[in-house]
Amino acid sequence: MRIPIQSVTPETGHAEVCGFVHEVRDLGGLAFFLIRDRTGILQVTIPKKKVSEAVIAAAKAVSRESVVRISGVIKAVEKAPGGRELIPETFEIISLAETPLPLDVSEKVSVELDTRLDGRFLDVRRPRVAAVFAIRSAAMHALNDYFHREGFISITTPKIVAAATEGGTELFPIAYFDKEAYLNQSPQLFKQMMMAAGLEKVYEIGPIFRAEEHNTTKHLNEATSIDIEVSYADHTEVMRILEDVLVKTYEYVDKTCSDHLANMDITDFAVPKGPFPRLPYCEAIEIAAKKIDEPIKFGDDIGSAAERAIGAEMGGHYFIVDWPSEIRPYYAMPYENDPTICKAFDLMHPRMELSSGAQRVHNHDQLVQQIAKKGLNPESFDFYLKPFRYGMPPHAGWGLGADRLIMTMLGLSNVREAVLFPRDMHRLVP
RNA sequence: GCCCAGGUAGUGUAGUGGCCUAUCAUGAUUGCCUGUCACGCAAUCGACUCGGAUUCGAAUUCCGACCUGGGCGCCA
Repeated sequence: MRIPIQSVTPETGHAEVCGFVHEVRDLGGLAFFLIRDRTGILQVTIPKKKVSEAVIAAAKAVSRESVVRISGVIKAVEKAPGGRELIPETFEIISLAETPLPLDVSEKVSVELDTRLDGRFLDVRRPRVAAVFAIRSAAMHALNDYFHREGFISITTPKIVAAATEGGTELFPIAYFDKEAYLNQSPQLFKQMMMAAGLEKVYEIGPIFRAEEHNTTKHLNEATSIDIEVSYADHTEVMRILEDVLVKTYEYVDKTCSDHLANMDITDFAVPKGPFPRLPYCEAIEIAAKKIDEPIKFGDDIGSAAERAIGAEMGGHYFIVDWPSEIRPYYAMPYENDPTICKAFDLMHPRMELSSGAQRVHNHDQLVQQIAKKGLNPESFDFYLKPFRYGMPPHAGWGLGADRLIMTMLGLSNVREAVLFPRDMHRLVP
């Protein structure tokens, strides 16, 4: 019976382990093989005079990163890594790895991201890379767990949609039998319809697709979005939920992922402290105007340089609130006393935007007006507007970028590092 | 889409007109070595993205294509 390498201790006695050949050091009469599985690394020591011919033959034939099954006696040896080593009785090569390898798993020489992504399966064999995805998994678990505890209903909305109803971003057209269809840019309209369905609190973690021809370290053409929508809530209530779930996700990673963080050499993992500052848009552009050369006025988008300047000033996570209505989508609720600004917000990390959300317009006629004001045709929104005519609770929600969450949490320099198989302008394979 | 920087052994690099039969590390192959842990030692192998131009001579200069990295724009 195979046992995980982590559970091999000096007291184990007899053990069978399976894994990849991490490194080979042949000293002549004595050879050391490091065997690696997901849980750790075990030294297999072969004193050539004391093991069978079959073991020696296999040890000679095997190459680095081959898959092997080895069984034998565990000896407590102080000078061995982990204080124990395995003396093999059997040494089976299950799957021989070709040589040379497309990239160095043992990290003796550095590898460029492009090469890593081309050989992603080998890249992920490196403990520091596997750690990213173990932590991502833990973070996703914490998010799901939070939403279930708080009474959210998990939903799945279509990724194939009929029309580019939301405006803004470019969509990927696809062939759908004899019809024109698109990959969905966001679950926005569907999660709002679920408020009319009476589900009250919903969330979805799923893919979104954007056909923007951007080429940056923080954009992807296929991303994972964490979306919620809550009935009878306003923007302040969903902001509270957002900072709460973010802090709890960090706490869970901090509590359960110490080994993975150590594998990534992260020694200063810090759980952010809520509540996060609420910075009105007007004040945000004032900070930016003082620090950067480009002029910035009410109604302008906050560009990358401004974003970084404000982030440096704020130091940690913060919200930008009270955005100009003209630069937010039609479904954002304007303030009653000043409709030039609206109940929309962005959650910012000092490095970039993580999330945006708002209280939504729930009145049908107001929504039709706002759609028209944005230069869009309300008639093409019929499937979306219909639920607003039969009783729509007031509601609010947000969408949070999962990939950027992991990127900023772990200090990754490129969002592609947080995604197993990233899709960008140039990469469609693997 | 625009701007900038690049493309040299499997991997990461040095080399800016002749000193290049192209550097170093890692790797691969073979041999030696009984406590390695970036093992050591010896030998061997392996590369100038593609096409055109300039030149007596091009990895190096120029033009085009393709590819990569970064920045910007765009991105409810």
